[in-house]
Amino acid sequence: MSSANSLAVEDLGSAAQRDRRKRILDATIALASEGGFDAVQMRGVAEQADVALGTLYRYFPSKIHLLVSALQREFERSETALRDRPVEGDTAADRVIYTLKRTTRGMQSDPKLTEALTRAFMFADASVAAEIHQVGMLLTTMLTRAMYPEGHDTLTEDDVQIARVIGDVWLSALVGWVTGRSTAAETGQQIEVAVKLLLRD
Amino acid sequence: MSSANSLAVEDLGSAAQRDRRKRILDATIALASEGGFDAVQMRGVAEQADVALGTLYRYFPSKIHLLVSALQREFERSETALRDRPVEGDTAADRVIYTLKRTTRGMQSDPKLTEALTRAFMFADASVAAEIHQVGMLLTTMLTRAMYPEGHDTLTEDDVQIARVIGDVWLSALVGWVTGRSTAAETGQQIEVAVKLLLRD
DNA sequence: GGCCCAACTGGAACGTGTTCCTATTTTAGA
DNA sequence: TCTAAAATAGGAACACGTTCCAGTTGGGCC
Repeated sequence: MSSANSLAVEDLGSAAQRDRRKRILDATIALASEGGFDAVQMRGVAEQADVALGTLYRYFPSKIHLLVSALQREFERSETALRDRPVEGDTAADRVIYTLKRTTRGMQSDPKLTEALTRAFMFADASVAAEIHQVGMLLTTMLTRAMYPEGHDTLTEDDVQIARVIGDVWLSALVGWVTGRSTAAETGQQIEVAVKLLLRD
Repeated sequence: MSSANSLAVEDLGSAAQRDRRKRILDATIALASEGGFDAVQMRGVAEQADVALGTLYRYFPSKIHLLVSALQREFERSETALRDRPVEGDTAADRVIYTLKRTTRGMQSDPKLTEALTRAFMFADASVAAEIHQVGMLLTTMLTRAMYPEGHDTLTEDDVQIARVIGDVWLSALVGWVTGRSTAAETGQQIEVAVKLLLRD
């Protein structure tokens, strides 16, 4: 730990370190947004973030870690942004569809960035398990909250499993869109079909 | 077309070309089976298949194409092997679960190979759309046949959509297993949950 | 058989992710 | 304030996917 009296789970280090980390992730997002996965080149990220290549690797041990961490930060942002906004819809299915379509639309508005982040996420191997798990938890949280907007404190195992299945379908649909196998409309359609099937009660 | 009287959709070329292609895919499978995605190195594949590097690239324009083509061949094999075997189960859900678990078990018995093929599949971009689409069709076919074993000739759009959703969940579960995020047991569990939810009638 | 063109070989070369090393700067603690 | 340790800068070096090229081979056609 950097400070002896910190109890935080995540130790983000000194202000300078937090700043470097932020600059690196900002550069990553900027480059990804411009040219997608291939345009995120480690030398370029280092240069744009004004750090040395070795420093970049000290903060993020691989390009995949870097991109998945960027995804995590973006996802956290949009998740908290969504948190205190009322979710439209009378049924759980409607609310989940609303939430997912909203999120999907957000991602589709920056296709290159989405391509970069999604491909990194899907390509990640076991060494990125921790970051991947974080993102998965965020997604599940987002979905269960859409299912039970008023703080349902007795989430059953079934609820979580359904949320996870929906998350899986959403990811697959997103991959299909990113790789050009399906259009934005089809992506929305797929999600709607799956959610309606899974949340019909 | 290489022969004037061939009506086959796929033109596989001369016997020598078919042989080279087979040797290349065999080498790919062998290397992947030993060491996974990273162990499939283009120079190594070329050497083991006894072709020049340039020839390898003439047959498969990238490592991803190569691995997805290998996946396609393996999948075709196991799909035809499954075709004339009776599928156990009284309900559609049971039969689909049986089919998927059987396939999953087969893949889990060769983890390195599965890791290589799955990661290539998920990393593929638009240029591999054709091969990816083939695999997707095979999967859907396999699933709809499990749903309707006795040649249901009126497959509705709904049936196909359900099959696709199940396929998506299966892929996500497989990715989770490959990346060490979930155990084999959890993978089976996830599939079972999803199928039961989607095929309860 | 001889010719021709496409395919193949062998290998050099290039780009980018990753590793490594040394000198310099910053930070934490006495 | 001074010192030791940690972090950073700057850049060379290496690995592997990919491209490219000059020379050779093989298969179809006259």
